[in-house]
Amino acid sequence: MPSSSTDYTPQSPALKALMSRGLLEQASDLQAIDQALLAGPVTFYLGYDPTATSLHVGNLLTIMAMRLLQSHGHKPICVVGGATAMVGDPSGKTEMRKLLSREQIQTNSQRFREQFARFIHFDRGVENDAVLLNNADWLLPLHYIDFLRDIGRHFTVNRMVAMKTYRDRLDGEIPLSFLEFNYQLFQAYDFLHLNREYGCTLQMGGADQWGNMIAGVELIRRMHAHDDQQGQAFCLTFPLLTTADGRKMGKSERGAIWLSGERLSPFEYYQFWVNRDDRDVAKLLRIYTELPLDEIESLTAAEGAAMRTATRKLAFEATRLLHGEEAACQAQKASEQAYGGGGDWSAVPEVVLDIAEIKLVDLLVHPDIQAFKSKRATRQRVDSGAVKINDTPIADPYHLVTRADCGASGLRLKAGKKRFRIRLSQGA
RNA sequence: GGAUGGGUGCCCGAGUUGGCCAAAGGGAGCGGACUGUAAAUCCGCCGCGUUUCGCUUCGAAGGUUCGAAUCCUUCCCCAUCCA
Repeated sequence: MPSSSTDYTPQSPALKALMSRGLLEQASDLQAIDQALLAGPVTFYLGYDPTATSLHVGNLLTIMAMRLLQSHGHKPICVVGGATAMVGDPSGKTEMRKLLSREQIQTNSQRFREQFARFIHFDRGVENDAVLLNNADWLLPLHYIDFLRDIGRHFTVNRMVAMKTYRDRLDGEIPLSFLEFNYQLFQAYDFLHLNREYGCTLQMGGADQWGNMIAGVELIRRMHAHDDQQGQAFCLTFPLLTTADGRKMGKSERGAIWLSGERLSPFEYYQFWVNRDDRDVAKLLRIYTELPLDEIESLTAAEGAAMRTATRKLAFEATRLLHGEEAACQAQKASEQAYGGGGDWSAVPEVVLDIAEIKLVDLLVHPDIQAFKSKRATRQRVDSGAVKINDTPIADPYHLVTRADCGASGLRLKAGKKRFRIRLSQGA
């Protein structure tokens, strides 16, 4: 039975930290986990879906948790769900099954690894270096009959059906495909495999993973029912983060907040954090920064406009962790000067266009700019005064922009909240 | 395989006695005002196009009609029940 995280006082520094940072939702056996973490280095794992080319802020909470545990001497395994991605996750409703090639998964995994490496170490040559694995390596070679005989026998449908994730589906008469039903076995098998090959005893994941993770815990226990020394396995879940206005954290409609600097510049990343709701800042500081708790408390004790200090700290620290000190400083400086009215555009990347002159609408819709999504929308935005060139509002969508508008540092184009620095270079 | 109910714009969801439908309403998003680069609130936009008009949309393809998201045919997909 899941232990509640509220009424237990942890002994191990790792669990203590995890709990005080607000990273723990529920755990299979909190005391035993605590003991294990106290007794010595624990190898733990988290799974990631490699269907995207970059991780995003939604994944960041789990990465911070890995970082925290690793800093306490424990060993992370990042498992990329190559096999599962090859089948396609059926839980998304209208989601087409994306069949990814091995190469794509390979590339994505590589990218993930680079991003993980910002937060956890892989190659330090020490015991608790993190490891990145692909579950396709052990899931794909499985034979159905063997799998059923060796693994399937340890699962009873009765029990699976009793689990909340499945029961909700059944009670709600929401179709549950056999494939989906099997996911639990695969994930449980992952855990078993890691337990055998790497001595992994702890799985962590989002709250929605609970059923799958507990299945792994039980599988390991059953497989080792007769040897006394083995069979220790645990899982714990992280809270599902929502914003103060009740939405899921990190994924705006407009696009995910990518960790990849290529997909989202440090400046934009900083902007994401600095624009958080006041009510969320304390929680976010605990999770996404490593500031001491008492500092966080005093920072967020402020009210009103003074909250900006805390929010700015959050943005800076979060950006620093991902993109480094220098980039964070730059982003902060650019952000403050830009929005504070100063006008330092130096952090805004310069876009060079091989054009001598261009109409404003066309410029705003240009593939390299894409300030708005269509000319029609652009015209409307221009009408409502959303566009400024070199700090001068332009109301005419067909205003001709020429090289004369480019100063020494280029043309400063402001389109709503977005800003661009543009240089028009004469056509060849 | 059989029966029934469905497939509407980013999402949810009206609309099916054919025109007043580029399609109600809500959410998200975007722009503006107000602010603290926040929240709340208010205003505007929210298919595309230099636009008192034109073009392309309501699962797909055909058809009926002066005119179809709305009617007919075939097909595809989804859900529920039966086998």
